[in-house]
Amino acid sequence: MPRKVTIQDISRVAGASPSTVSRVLTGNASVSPEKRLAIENAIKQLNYRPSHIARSLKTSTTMSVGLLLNEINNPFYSNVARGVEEVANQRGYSLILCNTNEDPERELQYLHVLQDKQVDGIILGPTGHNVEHIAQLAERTPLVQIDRQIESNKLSAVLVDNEEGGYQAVRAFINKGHRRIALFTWHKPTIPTIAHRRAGYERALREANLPIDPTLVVDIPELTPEHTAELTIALLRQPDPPTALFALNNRIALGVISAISQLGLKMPQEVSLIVFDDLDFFAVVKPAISAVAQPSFQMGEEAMRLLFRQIETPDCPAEIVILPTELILRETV
Amino acid sequence: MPRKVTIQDISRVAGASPSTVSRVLTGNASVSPEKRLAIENAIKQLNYRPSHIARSLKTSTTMSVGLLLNEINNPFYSNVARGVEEVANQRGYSLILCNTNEDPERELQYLHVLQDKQVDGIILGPTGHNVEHIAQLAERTPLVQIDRQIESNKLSAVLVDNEEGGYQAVRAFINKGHRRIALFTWHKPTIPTIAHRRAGYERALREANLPIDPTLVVDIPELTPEHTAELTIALLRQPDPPTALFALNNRIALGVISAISQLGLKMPQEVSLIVFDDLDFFAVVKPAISAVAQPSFQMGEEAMRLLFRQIETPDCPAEIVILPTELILRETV
DNA sequence: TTGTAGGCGTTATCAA
DNA sequence: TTGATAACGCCTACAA
Repeated sequence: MPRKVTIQDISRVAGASPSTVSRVLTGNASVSPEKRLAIENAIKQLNYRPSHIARSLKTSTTMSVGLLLNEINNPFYSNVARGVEEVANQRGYSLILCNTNEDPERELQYLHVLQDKQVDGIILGPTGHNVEHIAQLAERTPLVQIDRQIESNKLSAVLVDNEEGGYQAVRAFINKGHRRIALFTWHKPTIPTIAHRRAGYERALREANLPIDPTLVVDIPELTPEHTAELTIALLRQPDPPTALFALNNRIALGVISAISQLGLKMPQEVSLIVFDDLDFFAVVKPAISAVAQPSFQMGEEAMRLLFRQIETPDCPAEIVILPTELILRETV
Repeated sequence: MPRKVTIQDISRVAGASPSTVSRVLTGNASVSPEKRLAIENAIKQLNYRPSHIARSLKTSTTMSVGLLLNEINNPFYSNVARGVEEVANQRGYSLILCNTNEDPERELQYLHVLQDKQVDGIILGPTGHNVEHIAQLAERTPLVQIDRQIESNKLSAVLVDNEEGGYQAVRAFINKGHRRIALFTWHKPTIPTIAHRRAGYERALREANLPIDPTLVVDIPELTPEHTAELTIALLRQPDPPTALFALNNRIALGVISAISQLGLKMPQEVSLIVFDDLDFFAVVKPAISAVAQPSFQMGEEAMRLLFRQIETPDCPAEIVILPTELILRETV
């Protein structure tokens, strides 16, 4: 097994000092054409690649950023990840992927790892916990929140207008004449997105002078399709069932759709449905499912751009970007 | 901005030499209880965290592995990623996420980055190119292929029995009396999975003494839903259309399902459908879509376990793990 | 423009 | 059990 080739080897072969080799590597200082050529040849010849680690130790910059997400296997987040990756890659940065599963302890653990590995920045879809730790961390390393913003802090964030998205969806229902509109929400008080979507729901009802009926909001503790479907079926079998259903995220939608299928209900004739967060399949299935689309890919891109701004300019003020949602009315409403 | 606290600071505060501090950090050597206590206190007091970079430079091990995938935003790959992450995290490893978009150049570029960052191992969903480079790389760093195996090499891999999966699906069609079974495949000669699935299709037909009709195989150049739907519609409008459709991956399925919806065809009365690769939504939608399920999460777990074995034992022989698929017959066949 | 020397924060070797 | 000392591979004053 050949020993790793280092800058010393290049120096020897090219007949130049290590510093000169380093100079052509980094490219900031000036080097005579002959030396440069000799060095470049030696590099090619020995198939030399600079050690990123040694470089990092010296410069204390790693060209990598942490990407901390709740569930990478949720299409929403995996599209965010794609967006982040796209712009990170363009600038030669790499991503350290961390998945929390909504587990605060795991989030904290990963936050430590990222700190230990001295990432140049962090993109964080927060669980909603570890608030103080995150605030402190952000003082030392650039950090931008994505999807959810911890209420108490004023760190940079890329969000979506959840309240307005929720409002528009319910507004669409009301315009179609619906009066009993059910809300399927996730019982997680630490997650602001859900709360904002729900606030939009309530605003639309209030504006239309409709009562906010607590029996129409289903607060789901655990997001399995089975569990959600069960609760949905129970609601739909009540004496005066809702005519419109609003599922607050794509995981909830799974259960709600399952319930509708099981009951054999026709959409939109017997129930209407809008899902917060659009999925590819919603557009091709019959009937095509209406959704509040979030620009997930762009959120990722924007978050990474924001992070770069923070990395590049030391005391960059925090920025909060709020992207619009798009209500896509298809065949279920 | 406080300077980073190092092992020197701990050494000073605890009244021990840096080497002793290092000893309690790594935990292999023996240290007297008093010193250990003093050091541990100092560590807590100064909130010290060892520099992973410095450690890596010294030990030339980074506790991170590269995860090189074709499209992280495809549910199949994002579930693989979750599986990989799960077992990597258990052992304190972190993941460098690389997305190729099926682009060989990008794959090569990322391979270089991973090498430069001296990852301890690589999990690779290969594009099918860069064959020699990968073979060479694998001599120096542990590497396991996932989902697809480059034909010419004998490196470790975690795969699925694509041929058998394809066979079973078509077999199910035949058992239901179908005679004209269309295949929707992706025109990418470098991808073995697709080829094997197709081989399974052909085996089932041959076995049932059915002709392999080239007009029934649709070779899709570009996997947009629109394009695929167009080709599907064209096929279904022919004089003697197929009665069963087999989509060879979830992206193709999108277009095929779109076509069926557009044509208003009833499943399974008017056409049957099986998709290779199962998605959450297939189970809840009406009619529920039949699929050949791949154990994507487990593939990720297994790949990471395999990689660990390679990392730990120097001359570990290559292992090839082939996981079974599961044919899930729902309502579309 | 070039080279020498020192250090980034650890760990490992060697004596004591 | 402990402490000097020397790397790991690179970058960067500083001096020439």
